[in-house]
Amino acid sequence: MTEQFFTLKGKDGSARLGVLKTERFTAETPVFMPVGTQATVKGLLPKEIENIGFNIILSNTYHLYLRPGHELIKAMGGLHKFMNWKRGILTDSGGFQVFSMRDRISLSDEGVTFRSHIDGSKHMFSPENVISFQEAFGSDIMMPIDECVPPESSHDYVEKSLKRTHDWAFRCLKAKTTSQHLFGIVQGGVYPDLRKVSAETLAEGAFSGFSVGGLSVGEEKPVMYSVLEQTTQYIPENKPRYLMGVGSPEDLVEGVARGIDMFDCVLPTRMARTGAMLTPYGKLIIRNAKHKTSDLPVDETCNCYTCKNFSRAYLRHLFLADEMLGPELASIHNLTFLYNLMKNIRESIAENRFEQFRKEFLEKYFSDAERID
RNA sequence: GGGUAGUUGGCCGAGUGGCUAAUGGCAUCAGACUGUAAAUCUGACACGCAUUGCGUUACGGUGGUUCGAAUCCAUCACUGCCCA
Repeated sequence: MTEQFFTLKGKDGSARLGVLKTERFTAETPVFMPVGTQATVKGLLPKEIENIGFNIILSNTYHLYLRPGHELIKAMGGLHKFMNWKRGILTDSGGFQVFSMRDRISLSDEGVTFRSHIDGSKHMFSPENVISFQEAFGSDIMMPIDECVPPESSHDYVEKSLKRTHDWAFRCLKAKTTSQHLFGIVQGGVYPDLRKVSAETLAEGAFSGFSVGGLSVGEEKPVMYSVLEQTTQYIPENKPRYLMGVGSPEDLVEGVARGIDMFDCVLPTRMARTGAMLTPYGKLIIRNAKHKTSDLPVDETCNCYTCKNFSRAYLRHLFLADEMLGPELASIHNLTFLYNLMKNIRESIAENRFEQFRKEFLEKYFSDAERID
């Protein structure tokens, strides 16, 4: 508790350079965090994630509470020990499942009641419960339970939902009994006035940082970017800002441009499992017939294990043969790609040339995909 | 040699007179994926045009029955199984 959790080291326009620090880990920001919902980043060994360079990953309260259960994880020595990940873990609360499983929940001021997707049983996620679950996990950063609303929600509905989400956030703060960090989650749908209210309301709480939730849930990109910049400007400068669930390469760049420090996303690992690989020239679908006899690596500029050792032809073969090594190698690559992207972003901010980096990166990323070939 | 079952689109395999250019599955091709109910999902898959649609060729070969055949009959070829 003595050392500062977040230090803002510099700015380049709205882009920020900083450091997140706890007893377990240090992460330079802007940072991307891989997602390991079920206490595993799908397809990868903890060692592989460490080797890429990641210092913090995500996991999920809803899923781990249902299986194997927070008590079991606590009895096994906490989530870090259980999954053999020694660096940082941020746990999401189940707020996203309020959105993604909205046909399986009921909401009340008390909290969210889920009908388990595993066996149909009912489970109350109150702010107090969610904190006790995450304290049982021992995650480094906890999220309050919130309502992530669909983008088409009316202003009226979002306004009411927001009051409850704020109430829940403060109840979480009150319920907290450990030194684990707790963020507030700014909501407000696609309505800038509500985003402002949300950011300003939460700013009064003793949160370690602030998440921006409810974006990239189906709204148009220009809407997302616009809502984002009309949100971050009301979040306190000295606290980290975390854009939840965002992680396409272009969104990471655009998020940093709007003052975001932290990101997480399933996209790189999910895309990897379905054979879509990230490159500086856009997405490469490794199953495509045009890679059949290609001796090239997926990305010649990439330093990852996959690109250093395997051809496109081999990776394509693995995917067509449905071999598990395919998704693993692709996951290593996609996560490395995002790791390197964030590293390059940080360097460009440190050297005060982020705008130039942003322009060049996006230009190349959206350039004629033929250049991949 | 005798008997018997069969031959369907790249493969396997439904279909036994019109609703069938032909169910499924696989393979192939293309696409999607953003706080993970996703190693998942979607679309294409005879050929040629075209805006719905139209035309052509197709269920081993040939010939026939019928208004109409992948479906019925004859015959030839090939394959499996059984008996010699």
